[in-house]
Amino acid sequence: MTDLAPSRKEREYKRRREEILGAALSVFAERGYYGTTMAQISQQSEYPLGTIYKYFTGKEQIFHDMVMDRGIRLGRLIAEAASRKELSPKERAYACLMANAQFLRNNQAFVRVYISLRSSVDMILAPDLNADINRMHDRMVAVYTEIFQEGVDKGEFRPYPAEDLSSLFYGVIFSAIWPWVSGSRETYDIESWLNRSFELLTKGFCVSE
Amino acid sequence: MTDLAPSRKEREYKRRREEILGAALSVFAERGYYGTTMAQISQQSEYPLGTIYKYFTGKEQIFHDMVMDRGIRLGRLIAEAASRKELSPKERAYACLMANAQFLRNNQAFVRVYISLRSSVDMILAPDLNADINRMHDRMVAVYTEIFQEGVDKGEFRPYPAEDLSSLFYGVIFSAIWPWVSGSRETYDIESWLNRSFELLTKGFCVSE
Amino acid sequence: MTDLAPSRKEREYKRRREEILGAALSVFAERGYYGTTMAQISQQSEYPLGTIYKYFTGKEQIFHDMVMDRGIRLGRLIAEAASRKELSPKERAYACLMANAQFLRNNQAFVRVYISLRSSVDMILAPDLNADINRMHDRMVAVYTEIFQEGVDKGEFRPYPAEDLSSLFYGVIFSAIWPWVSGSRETYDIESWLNRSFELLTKGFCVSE
Amino acid sequence: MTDLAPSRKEREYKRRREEILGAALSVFAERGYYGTTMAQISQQSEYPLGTIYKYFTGKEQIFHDMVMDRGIRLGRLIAEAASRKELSPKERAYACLMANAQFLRNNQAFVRVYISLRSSVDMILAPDLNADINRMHDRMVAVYTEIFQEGVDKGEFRPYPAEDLSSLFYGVIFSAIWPWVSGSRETYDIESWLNRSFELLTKGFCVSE
DNA sequence: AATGAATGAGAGTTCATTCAT
DNA sequence: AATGAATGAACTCTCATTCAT
Repeated sequence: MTDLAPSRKEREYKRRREEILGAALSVFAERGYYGTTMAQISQQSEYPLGTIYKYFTGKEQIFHDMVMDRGIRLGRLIAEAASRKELSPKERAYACLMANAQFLRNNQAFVRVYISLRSSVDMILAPDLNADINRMHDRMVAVYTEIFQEGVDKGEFRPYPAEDLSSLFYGVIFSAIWPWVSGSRETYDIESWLNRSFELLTKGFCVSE
Repeated sequence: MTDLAPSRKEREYKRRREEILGAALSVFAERGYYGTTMAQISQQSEYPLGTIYKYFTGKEQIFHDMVMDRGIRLGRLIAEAASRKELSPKERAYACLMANAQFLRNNQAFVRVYISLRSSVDMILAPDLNADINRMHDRMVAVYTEIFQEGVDKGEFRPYPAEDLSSLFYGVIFSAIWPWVSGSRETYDIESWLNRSFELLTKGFCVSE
Repeated sequence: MTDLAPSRKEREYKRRREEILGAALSVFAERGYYGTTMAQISQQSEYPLGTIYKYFTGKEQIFHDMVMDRGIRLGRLIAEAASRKELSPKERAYACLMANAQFLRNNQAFVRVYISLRSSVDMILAPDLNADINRMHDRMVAVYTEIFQEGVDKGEFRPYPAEDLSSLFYGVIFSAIWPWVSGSRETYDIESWLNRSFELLTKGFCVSE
Repeated sequence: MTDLAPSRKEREYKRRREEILGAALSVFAERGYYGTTMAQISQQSEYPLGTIYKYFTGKEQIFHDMVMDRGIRLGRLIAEAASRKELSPKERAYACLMANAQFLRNNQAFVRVYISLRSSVDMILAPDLNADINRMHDRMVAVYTEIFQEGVDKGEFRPYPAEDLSSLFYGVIFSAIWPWVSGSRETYDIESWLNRSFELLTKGFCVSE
């Protein structure tokens, strides 16, 4: 019982931290990094400004932590799908795609912000924070590369460099996200879209071959 | 003689405008939209701050005009490639890709900025300026869609919605640009990358199928 | 027994109070008044923030009390030296100087802070707290004035206003402290310096006269 | 005539810069460095905040520049007095003291701020700015040291290290400034005070010796 | 007409003090 | 009684835009 006492506080701390991150995400998604002010995060989260600075060292940190938090969740989902050794490489690639789809559907706001960050030319974050996120990103891509490498080795995929295959694959996922990011189509069925894209990607555009 | 005088002035005006846009692009590409100050554009272009405001209503307008200017050039190249009616749909899609590749190689800075803008969640621009750019973008995608529609109709491409095919195609282009945007690989042969990607996309990833 | 209980508490209270003051001094000496935060004092003293506010009304009070505490100790040493009636005025002035030297050597940190305070133009403290410290300072100078007055009366010192003599004397002490305050010479033998200064001050710079 | 045109602008710039420095000095003298806000300097100088940042990079720079500006003037006065080679060392030391006195009387506010800075324990300024001021200070002390060295060499002063003599001398000047710094005596005749102090310092406190 | 110095609203961040636990 | 998380006013500094010259 007593050993749970510190845990209560800890849980409280974590809960508040996540509440702030959630509020921050919603503001970032709506206004972008530069369009978001600390005052807005404070207002959205209903935590006073000073309190927010108790949980994070600044705006950069909030952004970084929010991205890492969501990114790690996504990474877990993908890693999980990729580790189902009973499946063939192709099936695993598909499973990853579906894991992605599920996450994307449930974290639309985050995806918008993440893509915005990844493709931004602005040096939004301090180098070390940026490096953190890049590492996470690379780890995610590496999962795909591994799958494709195995597929190539087994003769299931065409003999291209695995990095190229995974890059292309990643591009497809990206193009699926695009409608959200650009705001052109607020709601559309990402799962069926990725489904079709996957089929196309495996069989190819052209009929004859 | 007299009727040429205004033309000279006009040309002079246009030249200066483009000089400013070129300077702005180089600063935007290096610093991002928010990292760029009007003073920097003034310095880079060697035009006084006040003068710049004679040519553009503000920072937003400069960004908008610069993007439109480059975008229209790219659109022309693609439209040109797409209009070579002597080629098959597949060949035309390939020609468009190569037109893209050429432009991308020669306008690396713009591409970085463009992608940054396109995928940015930030409300960088006023709605009407943004709509302008979106229209241009849609026109570009429409060219691809048209090609794919024809390919599907002719039975050359698999019977998927043409929009899906062009979206996917666009995703591939995107994945080719990525290394520049993310700064991971400063120099690499984009043409051969797109070449291989095209082959993959037409034949598909998988061997047997 | 019972009458000692409150005394124990009292002693405990005093001990803690002094522990906080000591910690505060070390932080003030390193960081200056404005550079010091209450959190740092809390950390250095290992007393919780809330507890510190039980002992002092605020940052100002801590500073004031710390200065007074050390100042009173110095005042006692000087008064003691000054009260050795068996000595001549000159010898007593010398004794005071040496008492000063000893204290200065053992309370370098305090001296830095004190000088900083005394010569600061900043309205660090509320008027009443400042007045307190000024009174203490004046009392210290008064001891010197008394000695010099007696020396003048006895014909041992030149017939100048005693206040002038003690001011000058004080200036010399100050110039001895300077190297510490300004940080130019971390370690040097203050006693021998004051020794020579005293000799110079009594005999004068010039040879012939 | 035309070559004076840029000079007009330059003079205007300089005039404004000095106006700001003057306003800053008066606020610093009253409130101290930390007690002074940029808004107050803006208000006192009647220049808008943004304008002040056109002339100075920040609060630190203003302080540094103001101190350097006044300090250099003082340095010039002292150097001038010290360079009167027709005078004996003692006479030159006296001349320096009087130069000091004159400056001090006319720049009471600066002196308060300067002493406050010199004896402050706070790291008010960035290291390089601080070093600048320290160098200036050292140059000033060096002038005295030179005089005393010559006096010792000529047998006019007692054979003590010249640095000690100038330190002591400096202490005397300090003790003269004290009443202003501590605010104890707003108005008093600093010249006659330094006069008497000088006499005392040359002859010594004691009668017989 | 051409300029660039002047402007000031608004940004991120700190920290002495309080008070619910 | 003892604590330290919570608070928000106040700070320094930036920069798109204007307008007197």
